[in-house]
Amino acid sequence: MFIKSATELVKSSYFWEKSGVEYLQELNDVQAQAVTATEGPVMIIAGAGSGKTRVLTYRIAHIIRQGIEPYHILALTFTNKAAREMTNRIARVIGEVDARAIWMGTFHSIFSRILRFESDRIGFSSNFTIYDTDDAKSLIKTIIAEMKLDDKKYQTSQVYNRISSAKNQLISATKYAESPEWIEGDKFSNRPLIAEIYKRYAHRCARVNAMDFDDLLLRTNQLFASCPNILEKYQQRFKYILVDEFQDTNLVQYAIIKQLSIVHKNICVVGDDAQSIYAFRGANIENILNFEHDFPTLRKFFLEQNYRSTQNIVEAANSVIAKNTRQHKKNVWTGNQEGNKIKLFKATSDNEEGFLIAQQVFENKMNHHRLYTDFAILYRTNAQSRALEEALRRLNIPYRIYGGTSFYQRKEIKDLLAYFRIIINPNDDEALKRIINFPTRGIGKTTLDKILEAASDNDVSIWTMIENLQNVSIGISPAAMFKINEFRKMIRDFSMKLTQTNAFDLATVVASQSTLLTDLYKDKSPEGVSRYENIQELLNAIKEFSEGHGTEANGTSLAGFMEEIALMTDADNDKDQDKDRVVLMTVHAAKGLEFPYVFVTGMEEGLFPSQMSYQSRDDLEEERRLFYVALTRAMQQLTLSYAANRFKYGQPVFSEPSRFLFEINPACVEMQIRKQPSVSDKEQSHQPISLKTKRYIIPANSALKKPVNKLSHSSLPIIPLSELKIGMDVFHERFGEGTILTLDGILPNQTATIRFDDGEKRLLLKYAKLLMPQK
DNA sequence: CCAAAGATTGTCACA
DNA sequence: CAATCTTTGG
Repeated sequence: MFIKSATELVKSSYFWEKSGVEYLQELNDVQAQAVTATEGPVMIIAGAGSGKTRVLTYRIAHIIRQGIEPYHILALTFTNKAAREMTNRIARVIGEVDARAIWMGTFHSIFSRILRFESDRIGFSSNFTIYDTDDAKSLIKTIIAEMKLDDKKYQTSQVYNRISSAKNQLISATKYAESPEWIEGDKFSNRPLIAEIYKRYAHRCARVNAMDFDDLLLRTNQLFASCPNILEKYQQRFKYILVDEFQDTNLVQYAIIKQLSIVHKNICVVGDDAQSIYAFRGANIENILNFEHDFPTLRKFFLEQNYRSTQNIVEAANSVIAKNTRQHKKNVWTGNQEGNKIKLFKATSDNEEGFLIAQQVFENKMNHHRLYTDFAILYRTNAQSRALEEALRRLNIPYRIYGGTSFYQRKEIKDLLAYFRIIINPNDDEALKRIINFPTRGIGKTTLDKILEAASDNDVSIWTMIENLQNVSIGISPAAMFKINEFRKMIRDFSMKLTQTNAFDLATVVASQSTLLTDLYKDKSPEGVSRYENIQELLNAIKEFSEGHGTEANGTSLAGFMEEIALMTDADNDKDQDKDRVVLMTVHAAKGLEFPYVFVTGMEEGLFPSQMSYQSRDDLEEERRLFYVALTRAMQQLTLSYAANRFKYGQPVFSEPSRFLFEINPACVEMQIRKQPSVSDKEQSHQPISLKTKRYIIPANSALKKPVNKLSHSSLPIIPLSELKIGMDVFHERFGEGTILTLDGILPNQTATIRFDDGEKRLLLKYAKLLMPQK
């Protein structure tokens, strides 16, 4: 988009024509002060909806206006999307070219760029792979298996989380092993060997030239700490540093920006402690204190006027957040009108909740002539989206879901990407394991295990081992050897094209020669067709990439594409943004956004606040901040809902309304009288929905890939777990009728032995879904 | 060696 | 329920 729209031109010349700083009149006093205080350390405490982005935008413009070159500015945002939006807004003020020259992006993307450039200083090469969470976990799993540890005790994701939080607190593998605190913690939780796993994990990542998300930050910090000249180079480059969403930064991120800014001290952090919702990821509120300590000449600005929401919404949010003990006192107020009261309704089931919301969206849109994009439906967990989607489809309301399994998580996409990864970095073990026998080429488990063991013994990557197979005798049959060589030739062949061919051409060759694409083409099942289409979509994206970035340095290469998508999330994929759709997303994903109409759903104990937050006060307070974020997304109308009965893991679960609902100032809330049992009620609980009689608009980007409706085909009532007794006759979808012989264990994990016609089975009750037998 | 059936297990949020 | 791991039969 190099051609500016007419309005943009007008705006930008409007800005420039002003000789002085008259544009500051568009800001309130505090905002203007925050914009013009460009020198020295600054902290902006920005309440929800207080015009934070506007301040940041003008501040950057102001700095440039004073003659600073844009490339001396580093602006760190929380998401790629935020970075892109800010770039666009700045472009409108100072022009496209200058805006693009600013170093603007997430911590991860900016520092991975720097790491690629300086990789040799820390023993990596510039083509290092970025391991996503799946890769990292898979590697950890391998290590746990190699160490012959009990995988019940050492659960992959727990180990991963432990290592990740260590990294976020600047604890390297070496430090970890030496730290009594961490070691004791592991002993206490009966996992004394995590230090060893961490060590091996770090070693393996280095061996295969890979970094996980946390490494991107940890290694950057190490780079700066250990190479003074490199640090100095970037200190000189980044004369002005801005950090958005400062409350969500962790210790490593803080350490990095501190090092970078300690010379010029022109650092501006913007945040709101009331919106800190990423402590689970290592975000550290203490950073605010650290900052005050490390930059004593700090100036603070408090943006407290909310321009976004009605009085009712602001007041409700304030009353909730006041229940937190740990918080900076702040007085968020608004000059906006009082607005409607907050609506609150109870639904009998998650399906009904969805139905009522869909209905309200429809009515409000019609009555108030709104666009669908004016509505957002928020929830605590991604799993909740299903019932909501279903309801929206029934009413033909187009929607778009953010988050959940993103496009790049799909199996077929990951398969093809694994080929690309191997071509770029042949030592990428995780990618190699994924594709060495996919599509199947006769290199089976036995053969692979031999290679893996040999690679491990020699401390080399799998690819290196393959390249040297003829020099060792590890008992691989000539037949297998032949197939390995075929594979090797194919990859080498691709690799040779890497530098000569553009991303799209190479990707096409890989997709077809690996037979990935042709195999999928042959599969005519609905899933197969959808997978084929997904691959096509990926190829299209690559095509767009290689055509669109023609001017930038590595812009047409496959490596460039992979770099771009490695750090992308589903929220960044906004190609359908211009379409008029209702938005569905988690509260986390909604941070920083605003909508005229907001629905916050699933306001139930155990869900929001999450069950897992019950143990600690801190966690509960984080949930409350999350709720605060949810409330403050709304501009005009806020609606809260909860369901008395919700399906969890395929079992209906009763729940109480969330405690948070009782924390809202009652004066702001209006109880909705629910209408009489709706159509959906009857339909959903008793008869299977007939797909034929309903018309569906399936939004292009939604998961049309999956069959829409998988309601149980049985109409028999489900027996509540508590009513199961020994000797009782039950009915099971697959096994038929049976009799309970024994019941063991305690309720959440209770099992039963049941005699069916074809033998006895042990079933975990919470999954079994036992029905009343037909009489 | 491999696909398909069977069994098990898990999910809070995310770059 | 859905995703993943394990077993099984060809």
